[in-house]
Amino acid sequence: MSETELPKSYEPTEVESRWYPVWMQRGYFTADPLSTRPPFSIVLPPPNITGSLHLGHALTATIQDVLIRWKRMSGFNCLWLPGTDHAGIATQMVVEKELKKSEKKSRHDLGREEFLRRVWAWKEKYGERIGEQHKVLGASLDWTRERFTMDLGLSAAVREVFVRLFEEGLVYRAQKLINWCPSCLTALSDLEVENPERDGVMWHIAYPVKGAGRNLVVATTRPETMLGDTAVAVHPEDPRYKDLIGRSVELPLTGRDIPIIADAELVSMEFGTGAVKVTPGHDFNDYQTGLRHSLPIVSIFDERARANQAAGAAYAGLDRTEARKRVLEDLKARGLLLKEEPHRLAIGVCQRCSTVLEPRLSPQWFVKIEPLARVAIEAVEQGRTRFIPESWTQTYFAWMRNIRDWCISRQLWWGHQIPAYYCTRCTKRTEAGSLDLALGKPIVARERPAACPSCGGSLEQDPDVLDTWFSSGLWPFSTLGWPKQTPELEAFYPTSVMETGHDIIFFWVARMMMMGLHFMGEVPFRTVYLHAMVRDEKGEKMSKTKGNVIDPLDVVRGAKAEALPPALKKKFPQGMPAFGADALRFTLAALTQQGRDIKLSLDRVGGYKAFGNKLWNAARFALMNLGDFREAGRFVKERKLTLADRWILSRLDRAVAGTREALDSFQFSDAASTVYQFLWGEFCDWYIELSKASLYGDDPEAKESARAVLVFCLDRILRLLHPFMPFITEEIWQKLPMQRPVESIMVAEFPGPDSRLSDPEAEREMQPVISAIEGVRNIRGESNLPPQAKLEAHVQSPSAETRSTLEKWKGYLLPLAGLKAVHIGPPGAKPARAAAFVGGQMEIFVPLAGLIDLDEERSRLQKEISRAEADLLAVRAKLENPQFVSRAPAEVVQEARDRVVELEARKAKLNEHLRRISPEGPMPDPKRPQNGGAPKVASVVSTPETAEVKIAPPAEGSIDLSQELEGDLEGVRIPAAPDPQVAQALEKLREGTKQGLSPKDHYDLGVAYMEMGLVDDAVREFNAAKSGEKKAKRAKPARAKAKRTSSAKARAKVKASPKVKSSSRAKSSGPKKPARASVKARKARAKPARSRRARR
RNA sequence: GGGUCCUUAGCUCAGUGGUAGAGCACUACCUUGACACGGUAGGGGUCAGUGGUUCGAACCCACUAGGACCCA
Repeated sequence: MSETELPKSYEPTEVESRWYPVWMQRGYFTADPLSTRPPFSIVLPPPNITGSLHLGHALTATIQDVLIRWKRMSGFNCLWLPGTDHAGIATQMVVEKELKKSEKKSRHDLGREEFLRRVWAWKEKYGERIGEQHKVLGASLDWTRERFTMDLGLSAAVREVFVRLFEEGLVYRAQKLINWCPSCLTALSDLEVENPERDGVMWHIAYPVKGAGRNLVVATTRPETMLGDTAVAVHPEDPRYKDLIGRSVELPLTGRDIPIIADAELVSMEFGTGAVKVTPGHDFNDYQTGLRHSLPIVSIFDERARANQAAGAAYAGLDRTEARKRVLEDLKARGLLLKEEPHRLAIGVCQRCSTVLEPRLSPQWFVKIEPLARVAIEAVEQGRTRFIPESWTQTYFAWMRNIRDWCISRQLWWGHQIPAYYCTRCTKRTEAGSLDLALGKPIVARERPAACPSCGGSLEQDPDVLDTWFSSGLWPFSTLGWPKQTPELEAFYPTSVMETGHDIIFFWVARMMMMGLHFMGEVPFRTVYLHAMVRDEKGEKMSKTKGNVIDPLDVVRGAKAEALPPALKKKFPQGMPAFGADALRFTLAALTQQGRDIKLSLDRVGGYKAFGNKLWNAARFALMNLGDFREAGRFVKERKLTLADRWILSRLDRAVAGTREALDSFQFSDAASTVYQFLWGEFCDWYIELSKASLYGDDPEAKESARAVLVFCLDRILRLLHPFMPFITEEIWQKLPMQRPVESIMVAEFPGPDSRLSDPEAEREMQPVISAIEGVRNIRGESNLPPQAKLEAHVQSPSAETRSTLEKWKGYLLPLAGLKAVHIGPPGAKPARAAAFVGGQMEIFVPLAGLIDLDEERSRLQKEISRAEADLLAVRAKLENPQFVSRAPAEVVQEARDRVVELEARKAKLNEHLRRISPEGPMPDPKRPQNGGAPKVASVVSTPETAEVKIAPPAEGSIDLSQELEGDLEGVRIPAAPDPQVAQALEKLREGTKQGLSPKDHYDLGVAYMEMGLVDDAVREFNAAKSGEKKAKRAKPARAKAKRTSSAKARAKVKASPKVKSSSRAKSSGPKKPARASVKARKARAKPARSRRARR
């Protein structure tokens, strides 16, 4: 393959394998902290090392790479810092699981040190894999600055933060009720708790009131916790129980007496029985109540949620569920269980393992959050950090304002061990002989002290580790070298954008805000862009159990059927094709406009792969037609340009401006679609086609300018597209025969608006050319004329300018509209029996005699008329409303008036055309009775842009059909009308059944009709012949080709037939759908051709 | 219980007072010398419902119905 050639088909896998190593080796990804260019920095949200990347990560990588590549190309000094997160609980769990599977051992079998060694090995493996995946996606990350949350430097930062916060009183140790997972055996923060709704039961239990001879009935969903009750609460205003307040009940099954207290906060009179058992040791609300009333706290469960001695000897050792069963049985036996009813309740479960949590009183480390949160709220209030989409701001505030102290200690092995130490001598010991850390006084220090400062005794480090998010919260500055004052920190903090999923706004974003502000004195990022969650095409969450997980690498590189999860195997029984990273990235970028869920459909990815193919082939076309052209630094506009050249350059300028504007406002999907529309809908659909005249023509100057424009446009398109599709753009860019100021598109300049390209005059001039081409195509498509048939068109326009433009650019019109000739003139004599297209500035006629069924054309015109009528009705209604005329802005009223004029003209013209091809002369207009023959409609034309209205003299408006036809049909041989006898015979033939006729019979009959000048009958027979063929084709596909040929022959025959008068017999040719007008068509016709449609 | 948001074409979504849009899917015709991962044309919408504000509502307000998510 030479330097300026492209292979015939686009193979993403092949293209994408090449460039990443080149970019990396040239150091394009590496940031320079000492650069004088403006900085732009993003820290990659560190993926967990638990496994490989999913599509959410791919979305993250795509959006950030788009930003980074765009900014890098725009001259910024960019840092995109990669890294991974140790993900405490999650990683410890997967490694434990693997250990159990492969070696049938628990972490305790290995011991802490050996287990941690295994986790590190895991980290090496998966950390590397994550890196590879990012490279496959094309992410231009600065690998020289890759970080891991447990690196030495980052660990030092964690200790520094912990110690400083401790010194400031913002980290403290306390015995509090916390969320405890009896399966993971660790404390959790409030955020790590999920609250799904479950079906439960509400039990009513009678507590005998001491010395009152009556019972107090409490309602509860957790009867087993009654063993730890320390009070019963009622509402102070509740008349049912008011008299019992201050007395006590005998707690069944325990023999303990507990007080009846009044608490308006805990108790709702309407709910349950209005009496609530209070278990401060096992319920958060009860815990608060206990604090308010100084109640004792009884913990009746151990760390695995088994009942302990405090629950009573009868229950000790029982699991939670067993304890519940036993308690209920015992209560029943005593007649104290009065009622049970189904009840739906939200229940706290572990985010990781879904085990029902057990609130547990235990000594833990906490961060006092209020002072940190206050500052973080202020920063957003002051606009120092803004959220995109903005709606997240409220969510952020709401959470921040209700935040509770953060429990940061975890009873795990994998993580940052808490830098707190206990003296083995000063600290009391438990019965088991270990240090009782709940009572011990921690010594907090950056580095392990040699000995106890008070007694000189040896020290033992707190065995707990910190919440993973504690270290993640430091990510924007710990990765840049903090607490050291590094050039990176100086250059890149605050980071420019934090881009991550909205699911971790509290976990991560909020905590980075607090930590960043506290330790750096400035927000960690200027903008927070929160993206949606990636789901499958049905909107369902991707999960292994559902089998709908899509691996981004499979999408990029393809996968064999057997390697796919079930849902995908069904969709791709032959295996999944390789869509390529470029297509996946473009898809993800295009989907960012969606709300809180992104539904990823692989069909869509396929569509964008086709877009890549389109780009590839557009470039291939250009390269094939460049000859020995080489762009030698001469600015494209200095050449002698054709209208098409000037037009596409002007359109390009708009596309550039649109793309930049979209990127500036984080509208990735708008940016992507702007480039898409321009490349496909304008550059390929119009310019490439228009340029062929120059490229294949004899004018060397035009040829050269077309080549220059092709290269110029492609260069800009590729650069615009590069942030989205880095690989294919580099591949093609390298082939363009032009001077490249830099070696890679990655570091080429991102296109900017260029006023020299903007050419509204060219766009204006192009407009009628496009309209005319589309008009003819519309006739062709609607009339089912084959693309090969070269037509003759008559274009009539009242505007001399339009006429001269079209005359001048006939060369564009003929090939693109498939014409053999075009006649351009002012409104006047219309060709007979012609299909007509009524546009804003022109009417187009294509003589159809012998080409198509005129019934088709009539029904098409009827349809158009109905549409115009419906529109007219709506606008007239508006104008008939005096309020509208008097109150609406003048220009709006004028617009409506203009539109009435335009629509009336349009309708009149359509009616006129209908009448002209009607076999029975003028069609009566049921809504507007006509006085006399032809409608007295002026030849009125208004263009949408100028709303220019010209009223022609009435004489010109009324049409003498016979006179016109005479002129049109001059020189055409008209067969004499069939004599009455023949007509009668024909009539009989028509009425007679034609069942059993073969397509060939129909065809022959058609030819016979044709020869007699009975076009309608002939066409009907040709159609019958054709539909007969179709049936045959369906039955015998092998014969299809031969039959098609005969059908084409039939058409050719029709075409060759002389123009003739229609048969005397006319079918009613009313529209198929008379009343309803398509609003789409309405709009389409009212708008300039260019914007009418865009595709794929 | 509190909060945020959604309901527009078959599907996925834009559109935030003045003529309803895109992509995909669909239909017809077409292997025309960049591309069938293609071309040309076409069909398809009571903008969830009700009421209000307004000359005018997909858009603003209220309510109703359905749905999603977050927090307690």
